[in-house]
Amino acid sequence: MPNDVGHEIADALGTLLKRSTREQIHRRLTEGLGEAVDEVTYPVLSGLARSGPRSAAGLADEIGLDRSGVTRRATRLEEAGLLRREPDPADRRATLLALTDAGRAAIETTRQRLAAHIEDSLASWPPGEARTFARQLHRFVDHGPFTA
Amino acid sequence: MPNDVGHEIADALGTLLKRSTREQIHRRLTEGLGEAVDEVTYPVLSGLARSGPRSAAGLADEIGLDRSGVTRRATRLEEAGLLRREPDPADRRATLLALTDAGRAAIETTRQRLAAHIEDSLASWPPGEARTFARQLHRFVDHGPFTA
DNA sequence: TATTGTTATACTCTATAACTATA
DNA sequence: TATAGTTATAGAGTATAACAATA
Repeated sequence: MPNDVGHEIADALGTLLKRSTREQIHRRLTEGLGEAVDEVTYPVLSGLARSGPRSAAGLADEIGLDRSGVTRRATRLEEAGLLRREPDPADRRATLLALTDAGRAAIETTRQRLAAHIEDSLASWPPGEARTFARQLHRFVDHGPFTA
Repeated sequence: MPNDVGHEIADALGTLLKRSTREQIHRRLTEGLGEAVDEVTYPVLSGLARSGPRSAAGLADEIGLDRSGVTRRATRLEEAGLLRREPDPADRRATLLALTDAGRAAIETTRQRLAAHIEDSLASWPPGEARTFARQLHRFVDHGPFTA
C-alpha cells in the first residue's frame, strides 16, 4: 500500500477535526433551536436519541464526559423542556434522562439538516460512487484506528 | 440518491466528531512529545507546518481562534523550544511564528503516527479500494458541506 | 485610522472532591 | 463497600477589551 494513502486520509481527518470545522458544523446544525441547544448540549441530545432513556453515569461513558458534566448539561436541557428526569424503576439510586417530544424534534431537525448538507455536496457524484463511499466511511470509522 | 447515504455519512461523521474520539486521537498522536504538545497546542504546530512561518493573526484565522489565543499557545510552545518568534521583515508590527527543528520533529512524529494508525486499519482492504476511498474522502472534505 | 502582538479581565466548561441515598 | 446524582470548588482555556507600536 502506498504511504500516500495514509497521509491523504490523515490530512482529510485533520481538516475534519479542526476547531473551525467542528464549530461550523455545530453552529449550522443547532441554529434556531433555542439557546439550550449548542455544541455543549448537543451530544447529550444525540446520545439519548441513539440509546433511549439512560442514566447520567451511562451517558457519561458514551460521550466521554464526567457524571457531573452530564448532570449540568442535562439540567440546561431540562430547563428548556427538551429533556426530563425519571426515576429508574430498576435502580432507585439512578435517574433516567429521557428526551421529551420537543427534544426528539430538535434532534430530528439536526439529523435531517446534516444529512441534507451532505447529500447536497454529493449531488454531483455518481450515485453508485456516493453509496460506496458512504459504506466505506462507515466501515472506516466503526472499525477504524481510533474506535476499534 | 437514497436518503440513507446522507444519514449513513452523517452517523459516521457524528462518531468522528465525538469528544471521546477526538481526545483519543490527540492523546495517541501527542503521547510522549512533552507537556507542551497537547490537544490545545497541536493545531498551532500543525498549522505552522502546513503554511510555514506566519503571524499570530494569520494563524488565528486558519485554526479558528482569536489572536490572543494563538499568542498564549505560541508562548507555551516557545518555552518548550518547539517554536520561535521572529520579527517580520515585511511588517514591523508583526511577529512571525516559526517552528524550530524540535517543533518540526514533533509534528513529523504525529504525522507519521496518524498515517501509520490509518494504514494499519486499512491493511485488510483491497489496495485499490483503499486508494479510491482516500481520494474520495479528500474530495468530500475539501469540497464538502462544511468547508466549501 | 487600522492592524499588529500582548496582557488583564470576565466568562464558560471541566474534573475533582465532597455529600446523601440506595445497591 | 460501591455506585447513583448532585453541588461547590479550583483549574484551564476562551473571547473581549484594552494598550503601545507600526502601517
